[in-house]
Amino acid sequence: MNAHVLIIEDDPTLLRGLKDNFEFEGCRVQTATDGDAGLKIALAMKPDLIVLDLMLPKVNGYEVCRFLREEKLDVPILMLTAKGEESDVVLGLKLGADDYVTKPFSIKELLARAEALIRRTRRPAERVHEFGDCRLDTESRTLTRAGQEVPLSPKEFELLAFLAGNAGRALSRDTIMSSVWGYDAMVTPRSIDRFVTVLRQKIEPEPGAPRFIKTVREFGYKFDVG
Amino acid sequence: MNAHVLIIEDDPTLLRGLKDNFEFEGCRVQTATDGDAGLKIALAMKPDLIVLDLMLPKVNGYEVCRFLREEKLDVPILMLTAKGEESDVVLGLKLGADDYVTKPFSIKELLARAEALIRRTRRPAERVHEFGDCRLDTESRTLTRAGQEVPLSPKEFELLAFLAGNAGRALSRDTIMSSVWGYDAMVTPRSIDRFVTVLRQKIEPEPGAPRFIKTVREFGYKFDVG
DNA sequence: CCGCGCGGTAACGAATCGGTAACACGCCGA
DNA sequence: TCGGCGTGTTACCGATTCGTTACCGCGCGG
Repeated sequence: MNAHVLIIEDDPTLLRGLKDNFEFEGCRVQTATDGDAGLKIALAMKPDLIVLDLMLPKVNGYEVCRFLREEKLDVPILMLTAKGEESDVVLGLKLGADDYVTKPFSIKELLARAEALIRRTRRPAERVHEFGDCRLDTESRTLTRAGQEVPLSPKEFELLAFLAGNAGRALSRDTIMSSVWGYDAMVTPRSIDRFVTVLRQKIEPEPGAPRFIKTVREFGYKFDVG
Repeated sequence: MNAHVLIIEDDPTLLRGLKDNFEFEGCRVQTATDGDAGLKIALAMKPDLIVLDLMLPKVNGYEVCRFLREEKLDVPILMLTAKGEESDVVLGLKLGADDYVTKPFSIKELLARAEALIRRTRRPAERVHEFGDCRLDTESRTLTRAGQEVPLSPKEFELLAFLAGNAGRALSRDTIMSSVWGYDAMVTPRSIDRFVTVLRQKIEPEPGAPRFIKTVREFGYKFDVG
């Protein structure tokens, strides 16, 4: 994942477990055991993601959340809530959290959600991708080719945006699957292929010999520029 | 994998199976059938990985886990949990386990996770490998030679990446086989030779007198830098 | 110097994977 | 309720890739 993560959690053993896991995923990890310290680090370091426990000494999770948003710190926040009480979650989301996981949680799920959050906000995500005579505008969610608008279904758009947004990198089917379909999607990976076929017909000069969406055999796809 | 693994498991048949598999992967394996003995071995031998069943006689897995962490023994722990209950998992993680597998598990998955844990404690894999006028980028999965892209088939890429990633070490055919083809591959080791031939023709200035992929007679191959 | 064993290599048949079209399903609005 | 759209599944085909085999040459030991 290769991101900078701040974990604010007062239970030292759980903190330790989380830290290990994020580091295992290739993240740089900083930790705080109370809300006050967490806030300071957050403001100073501007991490790519904050994992935030709700129940914290000194300043609780809600406060941290609200304060960060008031400071216009645009960092994705993943909340850890003890009980699955809707009210907690709703309040947290209102205060600016981006996602939440309820204890007891599966570490896999937590990491998956964390990764999704990071990826979503990582780069200022180019608003517009241009390639060949195409232009993909992620704001208006439209694709134009030679000035003509080409209609895209929601999934088609998501997939194309994801590919174009990660141009140059080979993306495994797994990665694509969890990023575009969601980490818990129960879908044949072959579905990706179908959408790729459709996209190629919409953007490639010669769909049979693709110039942009390249196949990486036994692996996935890669969006190539030039 | 070539690591030192301690397996703590009371079911003798499962233990036996695990031992065989890890040994097949090239690991040195020690075993214990209860928590008490396991702890002693762990502290005395400091293995590279501990595979730990939760349900154990005398001292259960949680205790082992906690005790090891209290002793500041920084060995990755892979838990085997009988029930897929998340609460168990979370508790385990709190106590310092690094990953878990729920029974019934696929031996392949377990080995993969084990390998990942072991690798983590070593060094992170380089993203690009440069040698001669070649450049292997593991992110875009491409090989370029003198600026020109050289197409690689999936296996060719995996093999080259593995060799380059373990530059300087002589790698046995067995090691290569299980790392690139998978531990359960039913393939003649001679297949490796064929791929080496192909790779040499793609990366060597003089394939007949290889400079990078050296043959280690009666053993395997070695990737040499400079 | 000779023979054996191991690795290099080419060729072939088989398996696999991705492209694609046809079909099925569910949702939604008319 | 019906029909269209979006989405996911399946099956088939062709291209690629893989694994095996066979043969050759080299190096090493006797």
